[in-house]
Amino acid sequence: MSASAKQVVTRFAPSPTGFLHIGGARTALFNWLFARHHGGRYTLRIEDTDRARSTPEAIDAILDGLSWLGLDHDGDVVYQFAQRDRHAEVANSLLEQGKAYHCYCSPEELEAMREKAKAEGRPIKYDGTWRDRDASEAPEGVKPVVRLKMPQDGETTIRDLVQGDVTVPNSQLDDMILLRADGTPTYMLSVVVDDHDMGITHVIRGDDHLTNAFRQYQLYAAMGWDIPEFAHIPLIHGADGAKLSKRHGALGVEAYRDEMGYLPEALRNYLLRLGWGKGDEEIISTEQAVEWFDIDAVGKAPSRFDFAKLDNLNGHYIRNSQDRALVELVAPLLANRQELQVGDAQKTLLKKAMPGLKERAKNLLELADSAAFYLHPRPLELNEKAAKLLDDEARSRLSLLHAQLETLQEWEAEKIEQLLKSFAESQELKLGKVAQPVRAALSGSNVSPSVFEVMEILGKEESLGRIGDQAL
RNA sequence: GACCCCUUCGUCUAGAGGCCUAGGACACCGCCCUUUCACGGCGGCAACACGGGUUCGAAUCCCGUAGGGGUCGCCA
Repeated sequence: MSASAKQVVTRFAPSPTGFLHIGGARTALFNWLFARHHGGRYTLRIEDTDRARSTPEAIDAILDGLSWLGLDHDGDVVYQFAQRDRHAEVANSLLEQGKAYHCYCSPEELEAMREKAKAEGRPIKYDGTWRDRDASEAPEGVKPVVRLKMPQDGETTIRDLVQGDVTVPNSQLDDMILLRADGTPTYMLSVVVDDHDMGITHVIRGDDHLTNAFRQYQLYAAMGWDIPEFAHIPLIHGADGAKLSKRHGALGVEAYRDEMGYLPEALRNYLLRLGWGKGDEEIISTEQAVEWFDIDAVGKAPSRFDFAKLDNLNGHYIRNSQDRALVELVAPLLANRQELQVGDAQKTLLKKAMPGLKERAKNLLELADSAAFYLHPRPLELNEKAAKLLDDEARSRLSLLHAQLETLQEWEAEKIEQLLKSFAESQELKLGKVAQPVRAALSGSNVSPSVFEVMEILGKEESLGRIGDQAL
């Protein structure tokens, strides 16, 4: 069934046992883009069948992360556990048709079975002990699981949109468990039933599910259902090439937002280019991504996560953000991290300062830190480099300059620049000898936007105050 | 161990037999701009894993080898 034959329906199906990690975010992005590109539907399903590990907090974190990334889903969120009766019904019909059977093996027996197979170098799988046994042989008081009867000969081929045709001998397939001893459905059963019931046409998910696809294929076949298109996208690895772990950045997307100060558009752009490309395009807007994205351009090899490139992209998007929007993002950081009061007056000041500030930051945290000096109360604390800049010579020069600045009528960056330049000339000094101590006095640091600009934004009174504080 | 997958600069990638003396981006190194730091501009370093084929011609096709990865739960 081709994509054009009927409306595309994709889904992102995270299990709420933790936060939305970066790999999941990319899977969601790809599903979203693919659906939007083809004018289809993108749905969200929470796979909460593991009752012991699923938490409401995790559900909230996932929903929050997705909405921050701007990946809006169509229709209501489907909660898998709510469909459990339907799942059991499918398993029971398979049982009636003789396509599934009860298995009375205990977990201990299964463990021993695996150990033995491993020791003998055979594939580690259920050996079919109960496949053809009669229920009358069932041990007393043991609640059975329901397993699917896999074909034992032949092979199964998955036509994967990313991986190509992948074939595996059926002898490798396990008679997988459909219903647990307590009657609850397993993931293997639930995904297939839900994907079918939701009319999912394209299953786009992590490569780690590829081997599951063979077994799931047999479940579709047993039910006589259409097989969806599969697209198993390669995993994201850490900088060292190993599977992404907490050490690397398999953090929740909220950490990228709150603890590292990334913009959602930067993360989206970065994730898009990880494993997918279109010619030499690097900066790609969401509109362009929707227009250009297709699954056939997704690469087959896993890619490494590179913070340096993400930082670069983030800097780009910060520079291109509206000043007003940046002020709103930075204000809470200033309040929390620097314990500064940020009211309307401060926001007005920050907005004026933002053009000079945003050129220099590669994340929101840096942006907030670099903006803080504008709001600091006098007298400013000097950092080490600033203190070094303000030696006695510099300080006495500052008082000369202070006197001249006081007479300046038009307090504009351009006029201030003229004054400083002629002042430096009259003192037979390079501009830097004058500007750097001024910078130190104004910002308490050796790094800041243009001192002329800073003075204009700070205003005459505050600027002279700060310079006066350091003058000898 | 078994099965499956992958392999172009340090990293992300372009590349679908001649357009490749392999292109772009990030990172790195120079230079320019400049009051600092950035931004920006210019330039540089740097890769087809290896070995065999096929072909007039291979990064592109085939086969091996090596390395890496994924899966093998009454988790999802």
